[in-house]
Amino acid sequence: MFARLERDFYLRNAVTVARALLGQRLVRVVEGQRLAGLIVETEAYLGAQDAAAHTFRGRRTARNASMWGPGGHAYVYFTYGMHYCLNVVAGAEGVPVAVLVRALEPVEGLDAMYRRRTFAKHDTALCSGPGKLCQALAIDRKLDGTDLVAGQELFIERVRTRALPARLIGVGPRIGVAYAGLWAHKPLRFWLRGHAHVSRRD
DNA sequence: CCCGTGATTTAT
DNA sequence: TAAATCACGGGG
Repeated sequence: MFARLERDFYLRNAVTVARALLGQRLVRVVEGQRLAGLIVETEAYLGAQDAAAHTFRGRRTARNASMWGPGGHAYVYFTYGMHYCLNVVAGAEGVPVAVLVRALEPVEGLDAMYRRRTFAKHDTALCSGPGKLCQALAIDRKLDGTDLVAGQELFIERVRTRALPARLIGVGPRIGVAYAGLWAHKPLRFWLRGHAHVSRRD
């Protein structure tokens, strides 16, 4: 029904990939069930130059190794002692850039999502944040490095081919990176304007 | 506003 | 070896 995004989609700069991911469908297969959501909010992280990126100044560690690989793989990290966050690696091998997936509109497997998201009372609380969507879709460090083009547990399906009209995309500073000086203010967060499932209202 | 929570990073 | 940090989420 829906074809996956192919390798070439990911082998581009992080801003282009961050914008093009909006409206596409993230799919997680767990215990034989499909859990899926449309991507409605992303952030681009631009590698060695970017003070907010885990690869700032060329840092290369066990944690961020996936960011150094070729585009089209997952980079999943653990933070604040309890949350996971999912990134889509972009660019060529050796170019450590990625796109943080910040929010989804859940569309398949909401029953299973509610079971994992104990506190959620409404659909808008299931996947409206990077930690929330990882909890809802059972994404943790075991999925770090997953090939989104070839793997069977986590992938992205093409919903739209044409670029969205620019007026439908909100653009602004990234969330939670106030420590990053100049880079805290760069317009590297992208979302579907007015969408109920973004992590913060416009 | 505040706090939980622990891996990772940075300072000593 | 020790201390600080953190691309967050939930409660008040």
